[in-house]
Amino acid sequence: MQSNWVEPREAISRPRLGRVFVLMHKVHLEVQMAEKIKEKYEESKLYRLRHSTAHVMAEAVLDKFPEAKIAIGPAIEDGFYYDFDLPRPITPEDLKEIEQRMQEIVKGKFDFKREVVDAEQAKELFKDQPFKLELIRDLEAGTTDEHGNPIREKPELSIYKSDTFVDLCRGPHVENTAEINPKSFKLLTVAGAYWRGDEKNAMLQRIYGTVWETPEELKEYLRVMEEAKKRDHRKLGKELDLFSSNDEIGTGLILWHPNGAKIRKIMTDFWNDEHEKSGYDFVFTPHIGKASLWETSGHLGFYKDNMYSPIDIDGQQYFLKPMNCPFHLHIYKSRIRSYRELPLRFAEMGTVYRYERSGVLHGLLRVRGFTQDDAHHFCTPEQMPDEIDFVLNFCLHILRSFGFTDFKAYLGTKPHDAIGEDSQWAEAEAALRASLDRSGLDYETDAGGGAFYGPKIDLKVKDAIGREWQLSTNQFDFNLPERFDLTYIGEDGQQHRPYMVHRALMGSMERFFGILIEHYGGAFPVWLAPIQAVAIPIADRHFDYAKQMVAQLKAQGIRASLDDRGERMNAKIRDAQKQKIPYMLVIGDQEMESGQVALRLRSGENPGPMSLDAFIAKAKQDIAEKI
RNA sequence: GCCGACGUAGCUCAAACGGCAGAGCAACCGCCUUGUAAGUGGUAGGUUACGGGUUCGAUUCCCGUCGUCGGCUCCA
Repeated sequence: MQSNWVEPREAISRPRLGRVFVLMHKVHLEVQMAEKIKEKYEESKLYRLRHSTAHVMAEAVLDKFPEAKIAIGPAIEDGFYYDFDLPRPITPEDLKEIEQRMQEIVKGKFDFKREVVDAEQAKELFKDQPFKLELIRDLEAGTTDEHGNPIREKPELSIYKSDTFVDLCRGPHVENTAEINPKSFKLLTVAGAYWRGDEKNAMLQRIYGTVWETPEELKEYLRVMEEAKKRDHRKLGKELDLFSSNDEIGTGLILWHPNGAKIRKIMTDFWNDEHEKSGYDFVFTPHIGKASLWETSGHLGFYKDNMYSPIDIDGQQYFLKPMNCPFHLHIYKSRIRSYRELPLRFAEMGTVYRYERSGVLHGLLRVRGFTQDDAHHFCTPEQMPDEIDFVLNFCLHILRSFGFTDFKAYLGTKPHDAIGEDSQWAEAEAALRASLDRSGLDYETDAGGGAFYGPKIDLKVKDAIGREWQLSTNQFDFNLPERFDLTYIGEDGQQHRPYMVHRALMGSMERFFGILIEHYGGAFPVWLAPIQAVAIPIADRHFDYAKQMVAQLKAQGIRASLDDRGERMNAKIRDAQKQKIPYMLVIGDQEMESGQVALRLRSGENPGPMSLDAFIAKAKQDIAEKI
């Protein structure tokens, strides 16, 4: 069933037309899709199919565990789930049995029959189902939906019956279980989930499954899942020797190995150059600051849960910084500012530390220490629209340079616990919205998704296999300038309060790198590749010549290395392929005689022999074009 | 943090029911001198995450700690 009184968030988060892909990894898209798309998915055959398969699964689970208490079971992107309170943990064997039972049920060709009931009937029907009773009570009162989200009006209560299973459910469903192809669904995993998503509530067992209209689509879905696994940055990070983390150092803390660090340096150099060209000033700030700083900034009031315990220094409390902003504000404040020097843009690769609960850590994507490509803009109120426009455009420029082409923006509005007046929020939100409208970007509103000090525009990108990732964040802030009493002297000779924008384009070096790895599947474009070319001499007698070639490439700024192991050429090529090195330069008797190199690309293409100069020209062009 | 699964050599994985811990790859030492994804022989490599317990005996069973994975909740 489901729940279905109000759309489950997951179900509407990312429906896709055509090839749908599950979002693996912990990138949660807490966003509502545009109304029309939402309706499309919810009205689609696939949605009904998934919802109905969830019912079939619940029936199979109840067959196996008659004492099971059922919670909710919505269709979600790429599949469905159902939550249960069960007498014991589900095992993979159970999953298999349940799946088999589902196949039998489906073949029984049972109709899904809808009935409208009143609250009393519903309560009687589900008298042994405490979760359902709770839902009925809330729905009857017209207060909250199955996820605990407030609802506007009392919905009509309906139930759906199929075979022996009856569920409180809004529907819709397919007409008959015969519409579910027994070969096009699969149960995937079991996971814990809190009743109504609240960690104060009971932990239930959630079974995830996927279902498609045809077995071919299921197969394709599973294939894409496999493809995503191959791109997993944690796996590639190991294979390509990019980074690691280590028990003894601490969880969520990243070691960048030489290969990864090389890429980070290239990213940072590029970032520095672009910022320099675009009117930023660079600053550097410390990693800790006194408690009073964080009191002033509001972090100890609003962000304490994410901050580490204080360090005692000479009887004073210092905190490891979770953000860079207070330091940048103090640089602004270090002297009197004139309107003539605004806008000011302070940029810093600032390393911050945030407490993250152990269960949420994930490779490079969620860590406890990370470096933000941070900057703070200070400007006059009149300059604000231009500053936001500038930031958005600059942001797109940077992201495009790293090969992302598909963007979506999210406007995060005032959260529950926020500082600042409603009128300020409204004004700032309007300014951001206006800028988004001017940008032509596809965007939607994420209600309550702002930072505690102001609304924000987040940018998400779609990667090479269609997954969305959050990267950039641009946050308006009218609070910190006030808290730190920032001023500038205006044209009128009077003191005025500047506006401020926080922004991170790549977000964090760690997360951005993780996403880049997955986007490219480890085959970085030439400008980023830690090793761009490897010389592969065929026999020992070619070593000296190969060494010369490598030296010449290095002199031209190309990152080249020599594979002088006593292996056969085939083995060297294989290893270079596995390392995803863009260019392989095979060097044998023919090349030595003609003074050439034989180029092979990691794509398997084999352009063949060419002069070193010709190769250098090609490599330089690829590097310049960032391909 | 919570629910569940898991932790064996640098990596990927084996080792009914408790009975001396094994393979491939990588590494190292040789031989081969090679034409577009693995030539070949040998050597070395482990307090089975850590700490307790049960047992004549624990990789195996029990408890705890740490960590990893899949989710929940939360986020750059």
